[in-house]
Amino acid sequence: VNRKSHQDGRIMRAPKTETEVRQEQIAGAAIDLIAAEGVNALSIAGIAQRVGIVPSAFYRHFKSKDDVLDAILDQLQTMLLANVEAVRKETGRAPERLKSLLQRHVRLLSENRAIPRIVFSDSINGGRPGQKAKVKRIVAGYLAEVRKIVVEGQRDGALQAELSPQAVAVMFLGLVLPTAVIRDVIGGRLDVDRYVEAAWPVFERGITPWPAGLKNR
Amino acid sequence: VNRKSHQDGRIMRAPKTETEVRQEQIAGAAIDLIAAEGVNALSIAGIAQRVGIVPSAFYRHFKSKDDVLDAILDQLQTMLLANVEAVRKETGRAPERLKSLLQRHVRLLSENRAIPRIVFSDSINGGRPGQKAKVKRIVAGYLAEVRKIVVEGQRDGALQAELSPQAVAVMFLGLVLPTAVIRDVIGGRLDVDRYVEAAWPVFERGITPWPAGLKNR
DNA sequence: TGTACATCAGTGAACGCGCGTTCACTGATGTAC
DNA sequence: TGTACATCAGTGAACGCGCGTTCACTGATGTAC
Repeated sequence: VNRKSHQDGRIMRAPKTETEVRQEQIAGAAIDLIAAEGVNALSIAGIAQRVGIVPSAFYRHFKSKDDVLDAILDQLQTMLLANVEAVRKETGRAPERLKSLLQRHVRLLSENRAIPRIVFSDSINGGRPGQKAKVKRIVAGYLAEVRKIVVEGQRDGALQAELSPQAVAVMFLGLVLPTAVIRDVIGGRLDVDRYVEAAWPVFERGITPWPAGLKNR
Repeated sequence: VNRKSHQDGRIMRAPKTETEVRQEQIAGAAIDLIAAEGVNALSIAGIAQRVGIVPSAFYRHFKSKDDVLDAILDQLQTMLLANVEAVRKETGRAPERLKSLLQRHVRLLSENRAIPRIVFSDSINGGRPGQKAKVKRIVAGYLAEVRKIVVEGQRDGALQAELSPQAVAVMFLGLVLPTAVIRDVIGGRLDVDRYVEAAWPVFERGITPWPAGLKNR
């Protein structure tokens, strides 16, 4: 949606558009930019170009660059929590729920590469203190939800009772993180779905109860 | 080692120091800065202040800011490979080796917070193309070493033969990543040693052979 | 139906700031004689 | 032992660039009358 010029070469003025629409376009463009090149590469000029307006027009719709980031963070949180909600509504015991959450989460991160980029971004850590806190809260909240599923599973015997729920929750995140981080490193060599199918059974075997007599190996 | 002033308040000139020494001081200061505030916060002014010289003096010892980053990357690679080497020299079968590597790796990342900050940095991804490639090579090399241990373990029956070595290696990294990433998120609440003690058995149970008859759960 | 006016998004020029880098100069240290 | 000179790290001023942000102005759209 770049700025176009007429056949005669004159530059077209961007069509006047409602602020509400522009805000969504801007947030979308920002997310695309972050996904493609990281939070560092996010610039007002880059956003404006993608939306098809002039940089200064940006300020008709957002108060500042940080305001867009805030809006994006809200979107991320919504997406992450939607996954948790969906899984919670599914019937099934803890292991099935965790596997379902893993699949959704991995897919979410692989389709929205802006999410890991933002979570790992040191730009955000160095930015507004409130922003860093917001990211923290999002991840901590997600972690708490996973922990909750683990505790439920331990109560009804579907998961091993001796394990620390926190440790299991952190390990669960550890199943997801590499798909987002290592992807760049090893190029296209990591098929996410295949990875989940290979990794999940290993994790499941580790967290479900094991037969008596094997406890001390 | 900030710049000092005499009692009478006059500013002292930094003592003339061999370039070789200064280069180490500068690299050290840069690593400290990255560990504390991330790659984004790395500035010539910040380095100079920590070393106790004036920003422009930096250029007596390095050609550019990128050159320091290159030097740091070399140091990181050395540290990571040292761990792999050490583990390789230890006797023991694959599971013991992996646990040892996990402990070393977790400790390394928790003591050198600059490492994860650099690996996850989008600043580096947006910088020199060669730098991104260098990071990729480091991580890919590490991954290859882990894979090698896994394959050996599968050959002598200490690890389950059906598992994809690549998937196991990626999962292994997944055990380590959260300790580096989630630490900020949950504050001091994650005791790394305790996490390893809790997470390792789960992982081990998943990758070692399991009794016949349990294969299909 | 037509005219005057208010609203508000779009525009280009300009500002200010941070920051990497350059440069001419200083002054300490070591070496040649 | 003393003097002249080369070397090289330290210094402050200045430059240039990118980039977020501001501002006065433009012009399209909708509304009141």
